[in-house]
Amino acid sequence: MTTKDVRLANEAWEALYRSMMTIARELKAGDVWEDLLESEYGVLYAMSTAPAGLRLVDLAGDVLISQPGLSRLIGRMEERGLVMREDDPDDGRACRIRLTDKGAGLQRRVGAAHARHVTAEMTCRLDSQQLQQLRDLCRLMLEPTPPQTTARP
Amino acid sequence: MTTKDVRLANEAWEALYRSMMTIARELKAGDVWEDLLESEYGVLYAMSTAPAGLRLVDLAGDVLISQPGLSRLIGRMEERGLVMREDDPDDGRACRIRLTDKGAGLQRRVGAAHARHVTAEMTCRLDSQQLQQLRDLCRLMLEPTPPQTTARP
DNA sequence: CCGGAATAGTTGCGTACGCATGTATGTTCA
DNA sequence: TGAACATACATGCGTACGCAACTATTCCGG
Repeated sequence: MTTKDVRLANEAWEALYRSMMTIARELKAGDVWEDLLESEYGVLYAMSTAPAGLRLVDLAGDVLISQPGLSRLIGRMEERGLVMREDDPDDGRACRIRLTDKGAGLQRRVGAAHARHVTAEMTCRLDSQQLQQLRDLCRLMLEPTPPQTTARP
Repeated sequence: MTTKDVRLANEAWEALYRSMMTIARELKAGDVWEDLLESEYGVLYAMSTAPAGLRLVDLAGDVLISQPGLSRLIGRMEERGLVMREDDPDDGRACRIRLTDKGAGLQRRVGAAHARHVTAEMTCRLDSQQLQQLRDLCRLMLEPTPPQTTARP
């Protein structure tokens, strides 16, 4: 591993970090969220793709907070009538989360506005070809990496 | 703006978001931080590049928390002996933040370990050419965009 | 100069979060 | 079968955060 490689890897990471944070900040500032936290929208979005309902553990993979945090998050969303908890018929420990009509409607509204906002922020910075390159590179990074972990005890 | 463009922009954003979050989570889990919060390391890093000291407002651009949050963050770091506040000689309202020796040492230690970790996480996912492409694309996104803001009141 | 607007930073208060732990259910294997 | 372990979720508690309001200094037009 040469010094140059280390430098490049760190430059790439810093650029990735800053660009993502910059866009995220812009998006967050947008007037689109209707009293929804970022993680709350994450839940709505994840569930809009899973009409059968999801368990907390399944959601925990998508939403970037801890499991206890997610539990409370769902609790708040339940109080607001956005989701429902129901006992999992197959597993007495689990509960399935499902969108209410209100939650689904909110997801569609916010999701549509958000998508427009994303489009504006991305296309004003990169053209189609660059967007495609960026998407492909980032997807490459998301592929499961072989367990090349650094020396576990 | 075609449907295809909207789709591409949103796919690129989601990939950018997820890849950055995935790496960030890995890095955070690394045993490198010596009781330092992410934002605290951000402060140390920003200040390591500014030996003359920085004002809170200057830091606020780099660190991704609110200005009041930053004020308290600096307070905690001051209590731990990592930074010092001193009155700005040129502006009675401002204070300059400076690294203590302890803070500078910590920054070097954590920074070096973090850089190794970053290198490992990035190079196991992308090769040199891809890293370079990613860096360049992300830097492009960080360039100041012409004030193509969406209808300010 | 002087008064009002702008800027730099601090503080009160409410909230969402993470960690550690608790409770209940499921799984495994002697 | 039943005891030990694993899994799914909830809760107690401490903490860092954002927003709004505050104080202190500087800037600026008359």
